[in-house]
Amino acid sequence: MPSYPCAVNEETTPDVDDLPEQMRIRREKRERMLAAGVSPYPVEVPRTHSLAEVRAAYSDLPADTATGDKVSVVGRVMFLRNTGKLCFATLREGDGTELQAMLSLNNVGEDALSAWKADVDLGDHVFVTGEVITSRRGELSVLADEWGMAAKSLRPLPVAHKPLGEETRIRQRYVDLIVRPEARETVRVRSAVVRSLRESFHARGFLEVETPMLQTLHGGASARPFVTHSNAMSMDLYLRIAPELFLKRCVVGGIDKVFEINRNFRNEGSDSSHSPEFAMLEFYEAFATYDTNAAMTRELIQEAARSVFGGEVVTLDDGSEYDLSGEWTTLTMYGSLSEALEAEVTPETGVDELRKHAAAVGLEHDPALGHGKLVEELWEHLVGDHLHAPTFVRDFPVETSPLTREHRSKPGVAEKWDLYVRGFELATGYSELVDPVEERRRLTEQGRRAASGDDEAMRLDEDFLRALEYGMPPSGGVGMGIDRLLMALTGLGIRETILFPLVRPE
RNA sequence: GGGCCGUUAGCUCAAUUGGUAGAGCUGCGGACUUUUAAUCCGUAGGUUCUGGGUUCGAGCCCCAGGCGGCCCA
Repeated sequence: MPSYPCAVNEETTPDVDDLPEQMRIRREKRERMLAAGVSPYPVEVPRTHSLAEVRAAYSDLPADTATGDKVSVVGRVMFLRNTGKLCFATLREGDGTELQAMLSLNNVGEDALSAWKADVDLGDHVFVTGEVITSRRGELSVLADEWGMAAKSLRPLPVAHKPLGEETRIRQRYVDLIVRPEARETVRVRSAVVRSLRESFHARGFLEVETPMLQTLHGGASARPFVTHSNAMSMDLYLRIAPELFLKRCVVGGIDKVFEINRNFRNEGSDSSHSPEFAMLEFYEAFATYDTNAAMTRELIQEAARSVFGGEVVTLDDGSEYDLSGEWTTLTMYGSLSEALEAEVTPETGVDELRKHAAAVGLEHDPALGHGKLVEELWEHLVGDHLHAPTFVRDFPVETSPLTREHRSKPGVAEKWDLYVRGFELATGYSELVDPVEERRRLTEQGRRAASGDDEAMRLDEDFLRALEYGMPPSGGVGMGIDRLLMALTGLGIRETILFPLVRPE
């Protein structure tokens, strides 16, 4: 093999002799076509109709019909049956529509037929020009006068009738999309859900904005950030963990109804419901409260279910039904925890007593946890993990909700709710804290925690406080994970709802 | 971070007690002008994830590592 000192990369130009037989043979077919003066990758191919258009135009032909109509169609070869003088191929196009091509010795001639048998593999894109007919078995087909390669595939497709391994599905989503209709359907559903959300917001007079992903200070949530570096500014930057503080700046500025659908990044592990990068919806509305925005959140989800699935009872991946219709259950955190413990727990309950409860129910916990965190962990353990039907849980401990307004009448709790669906947290909503002095006090406390090593604590954001000092109207805000909304509506794991989840390189 | 399980042909998977690494589909050659996961005949395809070790002999046992999954924190 000749040596090319600069340009050759072993990864991208493997020695052909070292390839598995099936890949070597496909490359040889490509070479053979080139040598014969035929491009395996033409810039343009004849195409008068999509496969779907042909199907639509000839939906009810009886078997063994010749229409006399000529079309040119293109598709990926998903099925091949070559016999001596008659070849069949099933072509498929992007939306999954399939149409059969037939090549008969009488119509295409001996050279074209033998070229077809020699050059075409499963997975190739080909075009066929010919008459629309139905086969003796009634299959709608194009009977070729001519055929040609549209794009040669150099890799064999996985076996069509065995499920692809999970790792390959994720690492090579393009293959998953080719062979598994459900993978394409998930993409379609996700797009439709996001579209429905946007339409619901537009119908209510909300404006969509895009706020910084690169931030000099991360805030708006409790999570570890990814750190990156700006060469031009000679400073480290954070990938955002939430858009909250910028969306509130919008509300201060008079964008009274505002939403953003975009990516957040959290420097944490991944599992069946977490991903380091995930799509998030946040919306803020002046003069809303955690009561009104809970109702709106329910409407957004129900509208998405209706527009995408045609109803508010959805069918999940495992075949079970999930009912999102009507009003949803509402609990309070302290009330439902007290009920589960069969003992009164209030914001005044001491840490020692909470620890006894934790020990009694077998919940291991960090001894450094304060009242708020302990209450939340007990609640998740005893109540949250067991919630199946859509449920709002309200009135969280104040100390773990630094951006939330204290309850108007109940001391020690915040006007905050979490929405649980099928046992996981789907969304959270607040009556927003807008008092700049109280906000500064809470963020200063968060800053102290950060300084003492809590790397999930929020940083003091002076510019955000300055914005609040100009006066933010009373407002409600909501955050909802888009990936999790897809999980809720379909029953899929998060790595199926995300097209290209982060994976370690092979 | 801890524990358990997995990693074998292009794909999906076998391989008994440590004793020649197999099947189906796919591929290649052949027959077939109505197939639909066709059928029939023939045939090819392996760094058993990587590196060490034990052994006459390792896919299998031991050690370290990679990647993945599940459970826990």
